Order: sequence, then C-alpha cells, then structure tokens
Amino acid sequence: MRLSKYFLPVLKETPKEAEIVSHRLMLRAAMLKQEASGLYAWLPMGYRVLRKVQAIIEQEQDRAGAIELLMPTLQPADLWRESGRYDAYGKEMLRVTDRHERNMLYGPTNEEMITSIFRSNVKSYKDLPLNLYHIQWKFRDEIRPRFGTMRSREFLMKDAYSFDLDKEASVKSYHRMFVAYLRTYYRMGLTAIPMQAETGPIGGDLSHEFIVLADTGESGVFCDKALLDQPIPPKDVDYDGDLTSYVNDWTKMYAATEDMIDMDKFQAEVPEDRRVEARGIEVGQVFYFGTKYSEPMGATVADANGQEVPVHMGSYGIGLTRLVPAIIEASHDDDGIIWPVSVAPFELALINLKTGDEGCVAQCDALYKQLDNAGIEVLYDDRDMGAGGKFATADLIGLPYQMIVGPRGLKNNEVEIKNRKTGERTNVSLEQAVDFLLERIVPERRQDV
RNA sequence: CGGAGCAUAGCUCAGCCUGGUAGAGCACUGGUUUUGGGUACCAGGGGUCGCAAGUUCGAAUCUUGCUGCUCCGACCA
Repeated sequence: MRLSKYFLPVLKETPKEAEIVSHRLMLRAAMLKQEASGLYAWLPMGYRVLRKVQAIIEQEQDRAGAIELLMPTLQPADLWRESGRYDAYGKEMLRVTDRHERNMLYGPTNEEMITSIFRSNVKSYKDLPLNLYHIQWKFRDEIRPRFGTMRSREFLMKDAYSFDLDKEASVKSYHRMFVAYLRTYYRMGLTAIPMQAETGPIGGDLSHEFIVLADTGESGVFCDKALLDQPIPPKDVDYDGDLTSYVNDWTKMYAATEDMIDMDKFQAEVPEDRRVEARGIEVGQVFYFGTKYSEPMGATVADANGQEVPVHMGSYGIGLTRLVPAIIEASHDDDGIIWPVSVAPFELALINLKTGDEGCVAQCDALYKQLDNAGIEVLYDDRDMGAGGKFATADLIGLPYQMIVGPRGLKNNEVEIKNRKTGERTNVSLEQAVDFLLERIVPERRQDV
C-alpha cells in the first residue's frame, strides 16, 4: 500500500478525551474515531488489526473443533423471557421496539439464541459434543464507558457455546477452549494467565478469566511467577485426546484477581521470590454453567436410553475490541505502538527519504514490488515530506520493521533496516534486503507454533 | 446513578475574571527550501465561540436551562 494513496490521518497531538496510553495511541495512529461515548469507528489502520485478531481467533477456534456461524445483533425479547433474563438484566441491556410494537433488544450476549438454535435442530446425544461460535457486535449500555475500545458500549466479541450430554463431557469441551485460548493469545504476542473467576450474572460454577499483564491494567492481579514461563500447547495438540494435563499445568499454581484474592493462601502457596503482584487486563473468560439455560428453555437430547435430558453447556468469550488496546498496553514505548508481527496492520514500513530524487524513487519502487512479491505486507511511505515526519509516523503506527531508503545508503548499494521493538538498525545490501526481512518476519508470524 | 470539570478553526489551546469588529501553534492550500529524527521562510483558506432563552445599546465573555464529552466512585467482556 502506498501511503500517499491510503487513509491514515495521524495526529501529532493527543486528543484530550484520551486518558490511557492505548486509547491515546489508537487515536493518534488513526486507528479509531470516537462517534459518541463508547461508540467508535474503526479507521483503516485499526480495522486491519481487528481483522488479523479475528483471523487468529477463528483459526484456533476451528482447530479446537468449534464451528463458526453468525447470529443477528438484534434479538426478540421473548427469547430472553424464557430464560428469565429479560427482567434480570438491568439498564445495561439496550431495549428497542420495532414498528409492530414488538420488544427487541440489541444483544449483550447470545446464550438464549444459541440455545434456541440448538433445541430446534439437535435431538440426539449422537450429535454431541457440539461447539458453535460466532464473532459479532454486542452492545452493553455501560454506565460509564471509558478507555476507548477497552471498555466501549458497542464491542466485537467472539462467543462460543458448547453442548454436551453430561458434566464430564462438558468439562472436556471446557478444556478444549481453555487450550485454544492459551494458543490464541500466544499467537498475538501476549502472555495471558488464566485465573479463577467469579461466574457473575451468566452463572455456573467453573470459570477462568484470562488476564494479560500490563502496567496500565484495570485490575490488580496476584500470581506465581512460574506461570509466565509455562509452555504453550503446540499447534498439533490433540483436541480429541485428554487435555487435562495442559489445563492442570496452567491452573495448579496460584493466580487470582484482586476480587478473588485470598492473601493467606497466596502467601502460603507461593514462595516470596515468585510472588507477582501486578496490573492486568481481562481479555477472555470461559464458563461452564451446566443446564442453566437448557433446562428452562427445553434444550434436551435423547440419551442412549432414549431419555430426554437437558444438555450441559459452557460459554467462552473473547473481546476482540478489547484485545487490540490490550496488545498496545502490553507493547508500546514513548514513540508509539510496537506491533507484534502476527497482528501488525502491515509488517514493514518502506520509507523513501527523498521523494525528489529519481534514483531513490526508482529504487524504492523496485523494492516495494520485490517485497510485495515476497509476500511481505508493506506500507510504502512515498509521501512528499521531510524525513523526520516519516520516521515519526512509522514509529507511531508501530509497524514491526522499517526499511529506510535514502541516497546516502544507496551510494553503497545499501538500505537500513530498523527493528521497531529493539531499535536495532542494520545496513543491508539491496540484494539481501528481502531475504533479511523474510528470515525475521516469517517466524514472527507465529503461524506454525 | 453520586461527585467534579470541560465545550472557541481538523488537533492542542489562549481570550472570559473587568462585555465593545474572534486569536496562536500545529494541520490544510499555493510558492521558495531538497531538508537522514516532526527543516526554514513567504502568501492564503478555514470558526453564526455546543444549543436555547435572558440581561444589555452591544454577549465567546454575565445569568438560567438543555445537550454532549471527560475524570473520580459504584458497575463491567
């Protein structure tokens, strides 16, 4: 993509509404525009990141055996009356009336609807286990939205729902999602720690929150330092097999948020030098809630004896529009964002330092073509402006690598390649430049881990 | 929802106290500069001062109401 033809209205100064660093950087890097409190337009740069995050989630969900579908944003109130949540949910639920005076709502979540889809189509235990998920916009009319898309009213969420014959099978489904989540966050360059969670209004008795450690996190967390170095289940993990050992490895050590912390237990179980007290951002939550919805809503299957039994369910959420700022909170510096390659809007900034120089332009154009052919996602800064502004833009938007091309280097047949994260600069010959980048970028995509 | 604050150009802000023809920097347009970490200069365009009433000869400025946004608290993916 040529920057001169792209839409990237970066801001030199920080809009005053933005408080935390991810919100400031998302506005400055032209990822977002606020339309109202808690409502945001995703500008091209931000949308590219959102879609990359979505693609990783879909890949890992699919691998774990979940099947993607898409449910509507608006739902009929009657469905929610069946579960009793139409009245139980407070003003957080946005209620609307259609032209026929029917009560509708903008979905804050989809347990009821998925249950209705399940019950009208699945009748036999032979069709279980089943895990259906979708990635759809939700709305919760928060009293106080804040921190940009970290806590917005409209948000994009992946929610998966598992259906099983009994609790034992449902726990296996829970484990599949648990493992898929570990892999999902890892692929985005994050370390997310599962912590025992309250089950909240959704209900149930088995639940974990996945927390990303970040200085600017919204809640305090306590955990065993050893969790930070736990190995991630590999790409070829057998989702049909027993995943208990992976889950145990990740849950046997103490980890809790400030709402759930038992200080005495924390101090008893974790040696002093391994105690981590930090801030964290919740980026996902998994629940087992049994027959809470299947029973009142009549989602039953025939078991092996021909008896109608309510199915055991779990739900598994990941907030995509929260994950994007969470990644920024975990990865930035004073100059801007530092994207992990796997979610970067582009992998490389190709910077032409001298747009007035014919030789330099020709060389940049040629490199752009070569890089594109090599499958590297390039944002080519071909704008007619000073070098300082280009460097500042590249650092701000945080593409993982920069290829800096100017007459000075070209005299020696060289370009400079800068690693955004480490700041390391390397002069590389024109002939080797593409290979140099491929060697670094390809493994960092984390597509084969 | 309780408490606090803000609203003037695309962005950051000054002007308001003490009413008198609306400003700066950045951004934008045209030109000079060809600049390796937001280069310098010249010339321009752009705002019914959030909305509505009131006070006044006269309101960005004073008064009242409304709306929007932000922060702290309670709540939350």
